[in-house]
Amino acid sequence: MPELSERQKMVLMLVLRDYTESAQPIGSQHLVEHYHLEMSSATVRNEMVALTEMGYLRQPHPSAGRIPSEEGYRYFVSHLMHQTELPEAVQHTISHQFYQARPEVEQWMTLAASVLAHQSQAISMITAPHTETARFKHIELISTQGRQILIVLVMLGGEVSQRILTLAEPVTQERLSDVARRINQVYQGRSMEEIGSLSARSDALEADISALILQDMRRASQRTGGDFYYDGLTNVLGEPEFKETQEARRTLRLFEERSTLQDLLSRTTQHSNVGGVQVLIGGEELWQELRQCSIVLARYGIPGQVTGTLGVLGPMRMSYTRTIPAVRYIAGLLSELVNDTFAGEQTDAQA
Amino acid sequence: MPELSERQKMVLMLVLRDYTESAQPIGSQHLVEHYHLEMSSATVRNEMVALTEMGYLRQPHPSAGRIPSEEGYRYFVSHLMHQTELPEAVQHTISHQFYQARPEVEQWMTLAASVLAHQSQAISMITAPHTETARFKHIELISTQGRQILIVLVMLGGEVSQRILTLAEPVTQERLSDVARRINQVYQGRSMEEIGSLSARSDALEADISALILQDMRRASQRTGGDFYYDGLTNVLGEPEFKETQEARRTLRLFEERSTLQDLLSRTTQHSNVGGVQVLIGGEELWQELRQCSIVLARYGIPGQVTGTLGVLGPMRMSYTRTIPAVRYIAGLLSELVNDTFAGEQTDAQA
DNA sequence: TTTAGCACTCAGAAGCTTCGAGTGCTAATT
DNA sequence: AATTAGCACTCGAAGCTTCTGAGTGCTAAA
Repeated sequence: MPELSERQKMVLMLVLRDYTESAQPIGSQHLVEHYHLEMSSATVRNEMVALTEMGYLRQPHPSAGRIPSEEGYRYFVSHLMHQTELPEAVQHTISHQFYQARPEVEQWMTLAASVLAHQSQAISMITAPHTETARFKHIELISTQGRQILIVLVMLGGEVSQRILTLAEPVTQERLSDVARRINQVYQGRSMEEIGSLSARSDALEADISALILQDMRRASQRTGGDFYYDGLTNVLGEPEFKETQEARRTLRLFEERSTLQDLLSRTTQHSNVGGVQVLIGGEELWQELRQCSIVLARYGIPGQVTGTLGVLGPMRMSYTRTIPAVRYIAGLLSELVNDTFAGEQTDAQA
Repeated sequence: MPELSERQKMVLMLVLRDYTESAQPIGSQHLVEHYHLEMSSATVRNEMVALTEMGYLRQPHPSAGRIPSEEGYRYFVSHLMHQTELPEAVQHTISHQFYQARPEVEQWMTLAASVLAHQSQAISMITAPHTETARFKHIELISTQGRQILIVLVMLGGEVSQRILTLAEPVTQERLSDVARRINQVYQGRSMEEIGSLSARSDALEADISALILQDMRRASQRTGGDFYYDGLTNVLGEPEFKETQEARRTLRLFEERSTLQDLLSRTTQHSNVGGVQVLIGGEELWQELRQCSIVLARYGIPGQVTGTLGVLGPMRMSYTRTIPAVRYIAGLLSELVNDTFAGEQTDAQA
C-alpha cells in the first residue's frame, strides 16, 4: 500500500466529507474556498492527481471534480477515521429508551431498529438473539380441539416455538400432560445431538412429538438469527443514488427475499474490522446488488452462547463517523441486555 | 346517477382496459383501430365528451387522450365488471400450496401474502387471525433465572403471548407451577371483563401476574389483527406512478409506520362492496397518501369470533378483474383453514 | 515545491424547433 | 337525429443547438 503524505490524507478526508453531504463531485477550488486552505487550488489539484493514480479518488467524467473510490472509503474507515463515541447525551437518551421499554425481545428489536435507522439515516437491520446450539428447556402440550394439539417449545435462551399438530385420533388433556411431563423430565437441558441419540420410545405419540421437537430445535439453530427486523427504508429512498427506480427496486428486493441478507449478516467476521464493527464497502465484489451500497455490521450477545447481528445498510457515501459509533453503541447495549436476561442460564441448566 | 348508454359503457370499459395496461392516455382513434370498432373515431370522441362531462373520464392535458377518473373506476367496479372467479387451475395450485404448508398460522400468512402479491402484481397485506374478544385458555410460568420469569399466555383461538417479568425477589419453579395451576383453574375460558371483575387476590405474585394477563389480553383484542404481513413492494415500484421517488417514498412510509394501514384495514365495512370484497379507490378522499392508489380488501375467518383482514394495495389502474377474484378466493381459503383449526373451540370451552 | 495562468473539455441547462397524437367543432352525409 | 368526414388548433415530448461555467491538466514563473 502506497504511503500518503499528511496533506494527501487531508485532501482525501475533505473530499470524503463534502461528497458525503452533497453527493456531487468535489472540485479543487471548492475545497480551498470551503475550508480556507492555506494553499492554492493548483496544489490541491496536484494532490488529487496523485490520489487518483493511487486509486483512492475517481473522476465520474473528465471535466468534473473527484469522488471517492471504494478504496478511498476503505482507507478512510481503516486509517483516517478517529474512533469516536456517540455524544453522551445521545447515549443516555438511547439507553433510557431501552431500559424503560417492556423487557421483551420483540420490543428491543423494534426499538433498536428504529433508533439505529434514525441515527444513521439509513436502513437498519437486526436479527433477534438466538442460542448458537439450541437446548431444550420445556415443552407444553395443549389440546385445542379434538384432534389438534398445540405444542409450545421453550428453549434455553428464551426462544419459543409453537406449532399445531393434527393427530390421527383424539387424545385427552390428561394424556398430553402426562406425555409432556415425561418429555420434560428426560430432555431437560439437552442439545439436539443428545436428544437424537436417546433410544427411540415405544409410545407413538411421544415419538411423533420428539421428532417435531428436534425439527424445531434444528430450525431454531439453523436460521442465522431469530426473526429479522428492519427499519428506515424511507431514509434511503430519498438519496440521489436511488433516483433511478431501477436501483431502488433492486435494493428493496433484498428485503423481500431475505436470502442474500441472511447470508450477509452471517459473514460478520471477514473484512475491515473497526473495534468490533465490520464495514463492507460496495458489496466487496461479492454482492452485485450492493455495488452502490455499504454495510456496517456488528454482533452482539454472549459469544458462543446467545448472539445476534445488527447492521446498517446505506449508500456508499453514508456518514461512517455517525454510523459506526451508533452501531457499536447499540451492539454494546444489546449485549448488556442479553447478559442481564440470559446470563447464568446455561450453567444453571447444566448444574 | 346519470344513465349510460350501452355504447358509453363499452367505451368506458375499453379505456379502462387499455389504460390499465399502458398507463398512457387513450385516444379515440387508438380505440377504433385496436378493437376494430364499427364506428368512426369522431363518434367515439362524442361519447368521450359525454363521459367526461359525467365525470367518468379525465384529460390529463387538453390535447391528450382520456384516462379514467376515480368515479370511472368506481363505476367499472360496481357496474361493469362481471363477477369472475380465478381459473380452476390457479385455484387448485393455490389451495394445494396451502394444504401442504405446515399448519402454522405464520406459514399461512406468508404464503397468502406471497400468493396474493403474485396474483395481483401489487402489494399484498394481511393480518393474522385473532379472536374478537380474547378469552383466557392457559398460562405457563417458567423461571428462567433467579429473578426473571417467562410468562406464556395462550388464548382461545390459539394466540400466544410471551413476556418476561422481573420480580423483586427469586421464586422457585414449584411456587410458580403452583400459582399457574391456580390461575388456570380460575380463569379457564373467561373473558377480560370476567377476569377483571373477579375479586382481588391476596397473593402479591398472583396479583401481579393477573394484571399482566389482563394487559396482554387487552393488547391481543385491541390490535386490528395479530401480526401484520405484506409482500410485493417491488411489484409496484416499477410502475410509472412511482417513477417519482417522492411518490414511492410516501407509499413506503405507510409500511414503516403501520398506523394508517391498521386504521385502514379495520374499516372493512364501508365503501363499494363486491361479493364480500371491498374496494377503496383513490383513498376515498380520506387518505391523502393514497390519492394515487386503490385498495381491495376482505375479511376472513369466523365472523364474530376469529377473524383477520387481507388486501391488496396497488396503483389505481391495477387490474381489478384479476385482483378482486384473487382476494375473494384467498379470503375463502383462509376462512376454511381457520374453521378447520378453531371451529368448535369457543363452544368446547363454554361447555 | 508551489503557484499563477491559460487553453481545453464536457455535462447540464436553456432555448428553439419540429412532430404528431389527439382534440373540438362544423358541415355534410346517412 | 345520429354519424362521420374534414380541418384548424393545441400542446407535450423529443430532438437539436447553443451557451455556460465548473473543473481539469499543463507549463512556466516564483
